[in-house]
Amino acid sequence: MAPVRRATILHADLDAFYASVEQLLDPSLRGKPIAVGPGVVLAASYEAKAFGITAGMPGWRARKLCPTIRFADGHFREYQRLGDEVIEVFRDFTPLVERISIDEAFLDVAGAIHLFGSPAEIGRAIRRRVRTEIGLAVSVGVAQTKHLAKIASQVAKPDGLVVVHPDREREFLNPLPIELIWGVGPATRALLAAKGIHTIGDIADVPTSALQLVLGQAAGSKIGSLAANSDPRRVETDRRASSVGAQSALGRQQATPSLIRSTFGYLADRVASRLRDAGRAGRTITVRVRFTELRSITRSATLPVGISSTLTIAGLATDLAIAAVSGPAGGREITLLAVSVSNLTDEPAWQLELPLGLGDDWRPGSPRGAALRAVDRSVDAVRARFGRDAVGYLTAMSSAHERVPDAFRELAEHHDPPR
DNA sequence: TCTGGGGTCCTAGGACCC
DNA sequence: TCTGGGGTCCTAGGACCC
Repeated sequence: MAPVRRATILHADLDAFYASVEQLLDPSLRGKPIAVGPGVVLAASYEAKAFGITAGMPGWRARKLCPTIRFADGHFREYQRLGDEVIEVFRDFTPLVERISIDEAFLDVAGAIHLFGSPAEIGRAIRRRVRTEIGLAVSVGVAQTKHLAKIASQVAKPDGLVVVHPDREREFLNPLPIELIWGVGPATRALLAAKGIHTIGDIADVPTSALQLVLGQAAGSKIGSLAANSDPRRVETDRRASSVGAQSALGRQQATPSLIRSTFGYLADRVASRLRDAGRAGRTITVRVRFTELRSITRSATLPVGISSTLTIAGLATDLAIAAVSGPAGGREITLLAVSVSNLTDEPAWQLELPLGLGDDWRPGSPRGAALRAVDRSVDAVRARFGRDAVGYLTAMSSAHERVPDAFRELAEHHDPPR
């Protein structure tokens, strides 16, 4: 693949997105330190970030750092709506838009230059339109590769535009801290710091083979390729989800079979109906059990066929989790249960659908598969007409899964909708 | 007195096959 | 008379991202 010596990849990233929307919706919040919360800081305004408040921080700590901080309730449907509108602005400039989350996307504008001007001019036009038409600040990075464009947009924040010319890349990268590299978090940063590596420029002195010894093969060559500026990834417009999952925080509770059964009844309902909506099924089911002190274990099973039946997923998840907590881990308190379905296939193998348990006889063509399909179809049909809450599965209808607003769950589900 | 929910990708070891 | 090498798939755990 011959390198194209032209910076035509844009990375556009909305600034402090959730918090900025809150300030947009409620003018009394503008210019003030606010967070979307309250239990956990989902997003912080720039005024709050100045106090050292970051996303993911516990609410009590944020209040300690900034006693006057105001917490806003999340308006999740508004986030989705405004995020969609911004993406539509991007699409006015090029069809080559790869949305990677609710508030950021890559654009390849190589084919748009003759219509709209240079990539830098397109970046400026995008920023202007998002500001005037929607009322939000979006930062834009322009470079030759996706990786570099993403770094540039980080440097551009807040509310800026940074263009990295192909022959100035080293000069741009060298002084930057390594944690600006996508995929370098606290653990990798600590490993590299122990070797005296703090900036991206420091990496240039280290052979890729040595990086791979410290970080593993993939991470090492990824960082090495950044140094060598050979990032071949193209902007992809049709990315599909490769797994579908759901989780529920439980506080602290004894891991009783009935708690596990009812929680997975609820979670499997969410996962399975999303799979069926997308016309997909999955062969691997993975369960995660989190204990206190954030320690967690996972258990998984891979089946010969894909499944998407609510009761099958609920049954398998329950079996896996009960087995996982009844060994040496028995009797401990748990704080979270999660289930995810991966190894996705396009066609749900209805005629091969399984009975309920791992230990059961689940040869293809069982009459039970047909029965499960009929149950799901009925539930899906009623919900399509009367709404999600009109009907449910018995195990899913009990108890305390309401601590997190469903709107937030639905928002997360729409980040990267499977098609 | 360590918090929410939804994801992606990588690694190491083992089973199994040729 | 148990030894070589390569590949694929699966499981469990971990790092990281939004």
